[in-house]
Amino acid sequence: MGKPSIGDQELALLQYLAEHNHASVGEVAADFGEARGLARSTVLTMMERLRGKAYLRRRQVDGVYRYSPATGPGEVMRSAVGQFVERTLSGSVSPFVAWMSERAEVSDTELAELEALVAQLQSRRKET
Amino acid sequence: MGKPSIGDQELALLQYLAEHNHASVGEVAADFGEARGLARSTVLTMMERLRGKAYLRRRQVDGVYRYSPATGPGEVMRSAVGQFVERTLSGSVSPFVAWMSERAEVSDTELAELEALVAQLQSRRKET
DNA sequence: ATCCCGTGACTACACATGTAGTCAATAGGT
DNA sequence: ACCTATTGACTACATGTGTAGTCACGGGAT
Repeated sequence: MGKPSIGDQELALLQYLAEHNHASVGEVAADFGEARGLARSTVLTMMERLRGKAYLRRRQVDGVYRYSPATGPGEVMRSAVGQFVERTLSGSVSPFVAWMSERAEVSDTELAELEALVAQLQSRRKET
Repeated sequence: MGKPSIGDQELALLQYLAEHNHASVGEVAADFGEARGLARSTVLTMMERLRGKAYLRRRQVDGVYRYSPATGPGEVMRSAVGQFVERTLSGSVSPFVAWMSERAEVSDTELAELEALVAQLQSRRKET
């Protein structure tokens, strides 16, 4: 069962929902939607589409529906990145690396993450 | 001079063109198109759209048009990555790193690229 | 009892992209 | 000269995504 595709804005919304769990449409519209200049109905439509694709679930609390990611935290991002690399970069991470190396700002945290990643990959490779 | 958006298949085609420079529609259709089960007209349409977006250029040689990427190699991919990180990941590369660390297969080449990247970032940071 | 407001469901529409058919012109082969 | 394959341009259509309007409903406030 291949997972349905997802657009950029939808992905961003999903990300938002991952951070602000079980939020209502009204809340999302007022925060996420407002920040991006989206109408409430737009937010609602996106959330319902996402729900249709099984990326979101909702539960009625006090008469209002509250949405949460159907998948675990981080799962959304992982699948987002996975889809991007697979679909757009044809499975190669090289373009990402190339982009990183040209990027102006790389925080200490990011660099540390990359170092850890490389170390992890190296050790993993060794034991194989 | 905002760069027009580009689809996945278009990106793949652009990549192909970057590898097989100044190819004709017929050639691309026979190779790239054939491999993906695309009709010649489909390939032509895509190439012309790409040309319309200024991603490709063409020159008539011996009566047939031959196409080449208008931008440098990899340029498109890099901008695609940048757009993705900005728009979808809100500028953070962490999800990318997290995804890679979970990825099953990482080739030697990719690992080497990452090592080089880290080394480059480290030295760049030092001198600042 | 009314009126206003938030909520949800539906409908609508534009644009990008993927995909392909068709047609006219041209170049060869025989 | 005639038939055929190739090439280019144009048209067409489905689907996905981004975005929004509208309408009916239920609950409070007045």
